[in-house]
Amino acid sequence: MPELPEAEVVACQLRAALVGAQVTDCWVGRKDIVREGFSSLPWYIGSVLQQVDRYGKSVALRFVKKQAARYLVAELGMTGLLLFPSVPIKHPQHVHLRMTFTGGREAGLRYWNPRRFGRLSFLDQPGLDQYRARRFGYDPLAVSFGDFQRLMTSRRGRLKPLLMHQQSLAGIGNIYANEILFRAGLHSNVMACRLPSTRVERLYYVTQAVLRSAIACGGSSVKDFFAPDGTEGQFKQRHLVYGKEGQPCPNHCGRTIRRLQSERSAFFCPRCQDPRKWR
DNA sequence: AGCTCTTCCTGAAAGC
DNA sequence: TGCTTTCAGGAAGAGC
Repeated sequence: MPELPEAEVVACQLRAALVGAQVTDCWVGRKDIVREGFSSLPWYIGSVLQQVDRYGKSVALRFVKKQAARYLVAELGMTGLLLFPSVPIKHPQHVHLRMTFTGGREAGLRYWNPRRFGRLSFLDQPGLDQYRARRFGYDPLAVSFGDFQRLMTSRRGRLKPLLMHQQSLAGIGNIYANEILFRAGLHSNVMACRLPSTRVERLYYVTQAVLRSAIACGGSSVKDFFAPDGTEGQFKQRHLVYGKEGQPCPNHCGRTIRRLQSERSAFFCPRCQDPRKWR
């Protein structure tokens, strides 16, 4: 499922293949996949893709036409993919957006999302600013240590929900939260504000290291993640705890990885992430 | 404020 | 084999 690293890989591929290309057609299959701006769809025809950004787990495409700019924001949700036309799609009835381009390396783009946890928004600049302000907190790869530390200490609450709280820190989902917490040696239920600063510091660097490493691997293809060109990410091979229930702890501490079903499938080592150490 | 529960949604996998 | 049930989970909203 797409989280920050997967969204980043998607954004990079779209940028490389389609920036500078002109939209020749834009089709949306069902109105309810659009969160905002459905009526502005015709505007996009004839516009040029100028820029591709990632906000949290979403991908934002900036189009320009004459002096005006508009955006298409695609929330990837659980199962959302942006795919180039050459990639075969197993369940084509779940393609909800088709854009065709001229003048790019690729001739088009499709938004495919079977479970439809995720929407499309067609926004002008103020609309995008509002959308961003409402939905996205700090980017984990751009946040300063000071801001990260303030985030941890100023909020009461448990660590894992905080890491996954998009309005605080945008882009981390269940898979990467589990991987980060294991590598930081922290249990999901510790109170974030009780962590000593040395632990916060370690968490900060581990978070960035895990996300950067995952981006370099092309993301994690756990269920059905494919990059726009159809390639799979390789970071799954470096997962240490996610999906490893019952397997020996990778730290060779002698315990096995456990899974808490009640907690959004928390995977952890009960010794290396002993919650009593930091409670 | 922050946690839990529910809803959305479909395909894959497990169960019978 | 083939049908039915369960599960997966990001985000929003309700209720506590």
